[in-house]
Amino acid sequence: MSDKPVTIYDIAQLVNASAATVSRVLSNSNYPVSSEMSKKIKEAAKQLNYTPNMLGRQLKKNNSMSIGVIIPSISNPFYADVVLGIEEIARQSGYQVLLCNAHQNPKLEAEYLQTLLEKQVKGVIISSISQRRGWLKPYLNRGVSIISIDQRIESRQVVQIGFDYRHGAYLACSHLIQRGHRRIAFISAALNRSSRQHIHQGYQDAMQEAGITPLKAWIQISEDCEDTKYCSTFEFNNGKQLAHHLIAMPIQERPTAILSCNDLTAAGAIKELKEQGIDVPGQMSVIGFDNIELSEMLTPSLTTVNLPKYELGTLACRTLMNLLNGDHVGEREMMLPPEVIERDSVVTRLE
Amino acid sequence: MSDKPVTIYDIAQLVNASAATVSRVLSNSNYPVSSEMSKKIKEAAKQLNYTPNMLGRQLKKNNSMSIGVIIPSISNPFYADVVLGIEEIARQSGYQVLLCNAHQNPKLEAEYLQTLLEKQVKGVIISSISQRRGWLKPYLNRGVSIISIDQRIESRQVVQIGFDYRHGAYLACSHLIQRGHRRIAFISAALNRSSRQHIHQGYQDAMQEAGITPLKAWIQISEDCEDTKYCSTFEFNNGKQLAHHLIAMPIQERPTAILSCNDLTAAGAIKELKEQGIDVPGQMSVIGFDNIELSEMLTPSLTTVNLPKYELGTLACRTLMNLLNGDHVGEREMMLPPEVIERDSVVTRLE
DNA sequence: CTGAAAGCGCTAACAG
DNA sequence: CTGTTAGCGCTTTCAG
Repeated sequence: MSDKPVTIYDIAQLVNASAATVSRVLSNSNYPVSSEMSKKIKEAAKQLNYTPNMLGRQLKKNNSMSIGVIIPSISNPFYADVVLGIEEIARQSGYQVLLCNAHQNPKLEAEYLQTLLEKQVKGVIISSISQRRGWLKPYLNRGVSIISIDQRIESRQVVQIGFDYRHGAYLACSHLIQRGHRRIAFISAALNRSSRQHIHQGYQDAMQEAGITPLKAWIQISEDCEDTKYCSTFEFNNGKQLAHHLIAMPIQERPTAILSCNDLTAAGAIKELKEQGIDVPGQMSVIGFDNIELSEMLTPSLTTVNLPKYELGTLACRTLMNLLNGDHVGEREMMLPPEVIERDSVVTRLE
Repeated sequence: MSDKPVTIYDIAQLVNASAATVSRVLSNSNYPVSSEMSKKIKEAAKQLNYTPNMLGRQLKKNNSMSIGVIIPSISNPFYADVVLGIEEIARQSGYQVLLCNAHQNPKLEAEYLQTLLEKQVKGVIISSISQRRGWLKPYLNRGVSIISIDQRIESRQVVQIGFDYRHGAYLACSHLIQRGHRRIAFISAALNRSSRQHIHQGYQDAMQEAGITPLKAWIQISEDCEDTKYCSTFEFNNGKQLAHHLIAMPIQERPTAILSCNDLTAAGAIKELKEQGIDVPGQMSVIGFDNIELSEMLTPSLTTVNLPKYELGTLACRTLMNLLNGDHVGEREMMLPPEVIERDSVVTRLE
């Protein structure tokens, strides 16, 4: 059934030309070939059902036309959007994306990076969770272009593209303050990622600016548990638990609003509050972070901070393409602006 | 900085051996090489920071060690889970996954398939939306192994792995009937996919078995609109709209329960019902389909039909690996069993 | 046990 | 405009 795959030599033979000429025609080289010959070759290719073997071309040209993407997990809707953006640009530029889910595991990250290099990718977009300084050094020295997205990496050599988490949290918290809230809680998973640290900072900044000193108990940050794999459910349950702590507080000290480090955690908090008979937003306002699609499906729909995730993907990929083309890349650090999206989970407090 | 990449020849030179010997050592061939030589070579490789060029190996061995995956969109959480399963098995088997988002576009599907073949994948896992019979024929004839997941394809030559949607819907509908519901609505996007057709069938079967003839108005199926790209929001809004039609019915005819073709649509329906002051599940029970993570985050949390998505991914990939190894693959059609997950959106009707 | 040589499919000088 | 030739990095006969 399936004979030997047809190569340019088969075509060359059929039309009495050399492989070189066939190659010139079929690889859209701008080398001059008579239009007559060209036509014959194209027809023969079609007739033989020729499919070029890119491995051959790529080996010769030393250019794999693929880029690598390493993210914590594609089942995180946040990254799904980013990847969509990356893939769109990559496809337009003729590149293939090699996607790797590193499951928050630094070892897997390194392993994947190695594999990608062996596959001859010239560029990698990575959202690394690894805190180990300089672990990318040896790879950079081999001439790979690396773009770090979302999570900041300690390195001056890689282009960094992310969101201004601090400012986003600042906006969110200010949003609450403007609406009359003063007892504002902050809930988050462990601050073991730069994004969460910055969100925390933005919260502190906004509070300080308003002259509010948050009570210790308003700041609920859960324990670091390295071993758990990421999943939405984890974040959600985390939110439930942290909200539970909050409502255990005496009513005079209890916050009237919650700023959450992400929408999933906010969703958990809302669920817990409702289960405990606390009206959202009537008795407690909640603001999220990320603006994943879930947020408008909740009841009440979630006021949150939008991060342009798809745009992060396109920008990262476009920047990488520029790097690969040797074009000059302007900034080594780019920040995409967050923005508060008003929905129904925040209410103005009259007092 | 980045000199010419180091090859086996560089290593051979360094240790006074031939490239052949180096290759035998570094590619873990079981060809006999003196342990002394072997050690020297390994050390030299490490010292030179050697990274094998897989393009060379793969061209020679005619084996790209990668598989293709074509899905509608990674931003559909359903597929995110499936892909996670595929990738896990692929990685374990040393394969790389080339992921392609076809955006419900048959043209893109074909284009991607072509690209994958050029990249020399020997196998493809595809969830094709294309209704065109036999479009895969020409590819199959070239000896590619194709596994169709989730959506059925009209072809006897491809292995099909999916869910028993009909049975799932039958279970869901029966679940409602057992709880005293008789006026049961079915809401769905256009039945332009085999999955939705089967769900519809399962609904009909369960109703018939219970001796209930559904009113026309209970069956709300939205218009086909080919051009809209898939996104969660679309399904959600669809649910809102269809639920809206339902509550416009005179109260005596109005259903007491809704079976939705997926969780997203169910979420939209619930939202609309609540906005219209109809209590869920008090006045209207809702059952979903898919069991995406969203379903337990809603209020009330959604009773739904679980589909083992991750397992679909692992099974599909394992089966593909077997095909590629030439091992015998048992069934040409496999169905994974759905199962009702009871949560809080369905209530027993006393009457 | 080791090496020389051929060649996977394709492209790019170079020569005609 | 076309063909010849060499070679990308690697594996694999086939001889030693």
